[in-house]
Amino acid sequence: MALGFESSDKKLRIIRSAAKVFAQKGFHRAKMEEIAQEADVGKGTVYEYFSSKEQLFFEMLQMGKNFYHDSLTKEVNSEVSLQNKLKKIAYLHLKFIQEYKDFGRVMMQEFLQLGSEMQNYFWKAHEQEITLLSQTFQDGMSQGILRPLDCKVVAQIFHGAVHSMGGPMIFLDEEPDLEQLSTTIIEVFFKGIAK
Amino acid sequence: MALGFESSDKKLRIIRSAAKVFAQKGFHRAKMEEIAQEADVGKGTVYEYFSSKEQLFFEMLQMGKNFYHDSLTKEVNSEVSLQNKLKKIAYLHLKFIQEYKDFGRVMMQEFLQLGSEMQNYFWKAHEQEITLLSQTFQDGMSQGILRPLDCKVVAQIFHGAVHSMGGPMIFLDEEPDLEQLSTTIIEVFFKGIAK
Amino acid sequence: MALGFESSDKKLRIIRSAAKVFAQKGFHRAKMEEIAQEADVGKGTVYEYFSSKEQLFFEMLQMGKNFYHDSLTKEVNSEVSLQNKLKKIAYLHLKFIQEYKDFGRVMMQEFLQLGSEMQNYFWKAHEQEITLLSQTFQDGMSQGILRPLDCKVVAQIFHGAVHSMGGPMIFLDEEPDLEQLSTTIIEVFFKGIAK
Amino acid sequence: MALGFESSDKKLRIIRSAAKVFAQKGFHRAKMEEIAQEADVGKGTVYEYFSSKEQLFFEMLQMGKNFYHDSLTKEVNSEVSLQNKLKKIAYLHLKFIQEYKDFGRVMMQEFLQLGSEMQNYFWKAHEQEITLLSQTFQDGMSQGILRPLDCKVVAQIFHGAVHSMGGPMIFLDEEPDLEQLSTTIIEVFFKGIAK
DNA sequence: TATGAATGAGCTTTCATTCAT
DNA sequence: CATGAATGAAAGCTCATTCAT
Repeated sequence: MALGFESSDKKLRIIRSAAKVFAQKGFHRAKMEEIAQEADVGKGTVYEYFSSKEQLFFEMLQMGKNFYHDSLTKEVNSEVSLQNKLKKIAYLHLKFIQEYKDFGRVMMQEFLQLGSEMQNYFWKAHEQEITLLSQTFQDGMSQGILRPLDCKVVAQIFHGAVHSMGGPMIFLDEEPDLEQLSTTIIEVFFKGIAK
Repeated sequence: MALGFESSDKKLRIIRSAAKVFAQKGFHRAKMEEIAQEADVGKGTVYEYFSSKEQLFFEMLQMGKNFYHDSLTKEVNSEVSLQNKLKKIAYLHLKFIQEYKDFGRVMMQEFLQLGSEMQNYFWKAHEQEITLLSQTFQDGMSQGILRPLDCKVVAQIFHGAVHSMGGPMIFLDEEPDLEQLSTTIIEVFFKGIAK
Repeated sequence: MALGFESSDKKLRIIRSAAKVFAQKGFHRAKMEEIAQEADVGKGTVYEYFSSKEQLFFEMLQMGKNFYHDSLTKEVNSEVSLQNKLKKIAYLHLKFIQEYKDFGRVMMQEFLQLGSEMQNYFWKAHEQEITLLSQTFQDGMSQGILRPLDCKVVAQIFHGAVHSMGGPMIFLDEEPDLEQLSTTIIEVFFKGIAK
Repeated sequence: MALGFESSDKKLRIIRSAAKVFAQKGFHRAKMEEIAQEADVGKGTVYEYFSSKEQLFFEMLQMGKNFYHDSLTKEVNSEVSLQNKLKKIAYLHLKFIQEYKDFGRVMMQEFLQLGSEMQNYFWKAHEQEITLLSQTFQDGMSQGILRPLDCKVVAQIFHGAVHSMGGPMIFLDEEPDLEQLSTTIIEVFFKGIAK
């Protein structure tokens, strides 16, 4: 697995290894030694690049988040129809989860382990994401495409709806057809379930 | 906090205490000693009732899950309109999260700590829940109230949409008006966001 | 070796063991594990009684110091002639060093390892000792037995003179006749070396 | 601080740096890296000149000792009166301590950290010093200036008396008038304290 | 049944030392 | 000669679990 970014640089090798091991074992069960071995470096070397286990965990999450965030932002700023844009966002989100399952698992369930300062960092990042979505919906309403609704709530519903598909993918190893899945989500989301 | 179930029985006292301590510290940082103290029993006594820390954690989650599940099932089997039923489900879910914040936090983010056997148990429980919802939607479609859609996906979307509201409540201490919030969710869910 | 106080109490066993191991290896080379083994308890048990290695070191020194201090004080308050009193003090000091060589070694050379707070504690104790001696000399001057001199400096000279004999005993395993040695010291100290 | 010997030579720079760092932190807390930095050389360079941390420590102490020893020997071989000679020795000893406080601290309390072979080296050096003093006293006795006493014991008492003044200077930062202090010491030492 | 003193496996982190450049 | 990135042995401390009482 690991995070797309290929590189021979040692720091990156360690982060990739960390992603893998943290994903398999969770924060506390993961041993620095195993991370080091996986990265094919000595235990001490890890500490040359990261001051502590927590710091390594943090930077690993950060890198993944940035990677995801960048592709999201690019999509939001693209010039396609609202519906296509949202569909693409849903697709990318699920694609990311499918591709980086291990990372997703950690991100979803382990960041409570971080000190509250770092937790805060990621909640702010999440808020930003919601805001980004929010504005997209706001645009839709201004243009008269969407009904007038509480943008932020809508954004949160959207995010939750998409994100909730990740659970079975991650934990039950389901591999749904993402193209079709995102189409359905958008369908439901735009037209509702009522006849 | 603790989980509604009042009892003077020692085992329950320990579970309640466990819920409190696990919620505050997470699985790994929680100490058996603190749980014992909080329950006002000796450390050894905990092991009379639970074979290990993990087992205690598991049973604690299980009890919370059952508590939640029962109220959900009751609602699903009630004889109100589909829309009101779903609204009530959303409301109950959010109410549960609001009431048992600490428990919710653990449930959402710590169960990865469990061995995969026990993790499995909860995923099955979650699947059951989704199936329960699924059937509700299926009924709606059979009755011609809802458009024909993939029931399971709809159920998942619904669950995800509702559940996603829990994050800010748990982690940012937001206390939204649940009555209104569930109304909005249902609104969006039935009619869609498109004009 | 160990410190006179016989006891089957576990805390004391650990302190005695600590005295032995710290003496042989010095503070940093001493391993908690070895101390535990020597005391015939588990590693964790040591931490039941002492919060840290440093704390154990501190309490060990403290106990030795008290043991020594008590016998010194008793002598100072006895009703013998000044000369005999000082001779007894010298004798006791050297006797203590001879008997508890290992402890003496640590006390003389390792307490720098302590945090400054604890270092302070022992310097104050040492000052007290000097003050105690000082008063004895003051009495002698008041009674006209001694020449008028700076009491504190005299006390320090006396202490240093006696104490300096400890080096060879501790580090070169010399075992001089303490009776005679203390007689000589007092002799020199009272009458001077000049003809 | 550092030890008087000015030089631009790299080895000396390292020793001077070592003296500083060892003095501040003690043997075990001192890091080779910090010593290297302070000497403005690379970490590996230190190992070009010294085979190990212990060796560096040893050579550093050795240099300090020689520096002290030389000035002492010069004084012992000078042609002044016995009393003045001893006074000068006391004065030089205390002066050295006052000037090189940090070094004194290490010398007094850290050399236990050395392997026993190196410890031995310094005890022999100390014995030499005592012997040197011993001979001075022997001369005094031969000349009929001093009472017939055990020379070695007298030398040890003298050394201890003088040295004991160092404690407060080093650890309590006292800065006594050394001229007066050494006069008092000699006074007491020659005439005794008795009336 | 209830207890808590005792235990020791297991983990993070440090830092002297090496060696390729 | 000089360097500093890389290393891994070593040690303090924690805490789930046991068991004698």
